[in-house]
Amino acid sequence: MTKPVEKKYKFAVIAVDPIIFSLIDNQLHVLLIKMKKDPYQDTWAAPGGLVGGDESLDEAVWRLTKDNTGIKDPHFEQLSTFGEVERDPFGRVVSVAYLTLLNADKVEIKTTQEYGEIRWFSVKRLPKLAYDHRDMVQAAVERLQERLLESNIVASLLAEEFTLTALQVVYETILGKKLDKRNFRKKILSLKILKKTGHQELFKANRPAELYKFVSKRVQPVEILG
Amino acid sequence: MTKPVEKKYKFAVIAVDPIIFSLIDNQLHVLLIKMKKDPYQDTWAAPGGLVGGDESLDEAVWRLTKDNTGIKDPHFEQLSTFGEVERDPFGRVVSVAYLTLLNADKVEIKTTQEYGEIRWFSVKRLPKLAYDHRDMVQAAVERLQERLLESNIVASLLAEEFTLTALQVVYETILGKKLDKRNFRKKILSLKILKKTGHQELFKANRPAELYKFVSKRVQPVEILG
DNA sequence: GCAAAAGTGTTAAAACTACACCCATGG
DNA sequence: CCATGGGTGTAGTTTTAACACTTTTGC
Repeated sequence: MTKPVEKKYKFAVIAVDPIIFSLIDNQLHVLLIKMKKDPYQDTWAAPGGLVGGDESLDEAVWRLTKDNTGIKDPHFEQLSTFGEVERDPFGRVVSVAYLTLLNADKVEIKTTQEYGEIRWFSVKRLPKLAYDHRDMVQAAVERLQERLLESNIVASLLAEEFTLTALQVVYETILGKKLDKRNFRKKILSLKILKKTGHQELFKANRPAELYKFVSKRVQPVEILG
Repeated sequence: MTKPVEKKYKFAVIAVDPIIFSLIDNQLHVLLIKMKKDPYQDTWAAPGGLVGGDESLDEAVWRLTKDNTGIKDPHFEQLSTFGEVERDPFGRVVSVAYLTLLNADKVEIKTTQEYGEIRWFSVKRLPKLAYDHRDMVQAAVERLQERLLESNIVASLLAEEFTLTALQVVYETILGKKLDKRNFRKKILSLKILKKTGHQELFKANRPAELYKFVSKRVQPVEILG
């Protein structure tokens, strides 16, 4: 993800690192690539890379995400910038971490020549990560939990239509704690950010669940839970 | 604050920009320096600068703050990173903005050869600012308001001992709205982050006020107001 | 004794928490 | 008819919001 740079140099290299989350099997997962080059050969890392001279940070994170994973135009939020001197053994690289949450079923993960492998990992069972990417993932999980409570960021994770139970499970999984069913429903419906589709989830061995959708999938501030 | 860089270059220059707030005459002020060099000659800007090859971002913001303003080791929080391609007319400079709040009376602002002038400006009456520093100040004000509600960041602004009314005025000024005196006192005292010093503010033409101090001035999360 | 800011308590409304049973379907 | 998850209401508690008068001092 980086190229050699002289340490003494006053110029640095700017990287961006997308921390891409999804839920798989009711576990929060993060998308990582296996690096081919030394000294991190065969080590997993966020699918980031260097920022081009003629692109903004936002443009770079979209481009790299598309090139490295095939995922197009997710909603990114800037997380934090990592600038310890020794964070990259090749030289001075400052990296701006970004965060997104998306539906793993809706994206097809693409492998590239540059990276050997690309895979979702449960955040509870991360492999050894290159650079300070473990810190990045850690910080991203915490930020994601905060964002869950103050925005409708989950909208980008869920299918177009979903049951309230499915929504609750997402919250429980990411927050790592159980929520009360009745209180959750009362609260989320009072926010007027969902509407019934009129459809039902059928063909299951139980009472069919009402399907809901977000009034707007645009990520915006909402006080979700207190 | 920047040096010429070729645009095509893949390397960029990293800058840090401290957004330094204080309260003066019951108005939120930000510390700015007047630039000497083209193309921003005589334009005001945050007292930032370039990050050295052998220092972290955090180290750089402390060094530059000390060199440019004389202020030593304030509590900085990373705000956001600004990386639009054209944000600096000299070339590609990515800047990491930092935020701090301090007591203007306790620091002596130092002028340097490099910058013509250094001054506090009310955030309500900002001059024309260099680069995207107006956006930075704007973002910093919003973040500061959030931090006021979820941490004891005000501790770094106040004198060692202060009255509850003084504390309330700080909140009102930064948040830009009036608060109820009784409710404010009830809430802030219930948090157990203050303790009475036993001293009083005397020699005023009114009933003397009790003086309080923070149990810990270390900035840490606290749910202040809901 | 007057001006000025400090200090203090109650009530109503809203938000949150805990909790248990009936319902609609597939098999 | 049974197993499964869906759906619903209420009561107790806590938190917030609104609001006005008495106290202590300097002059």
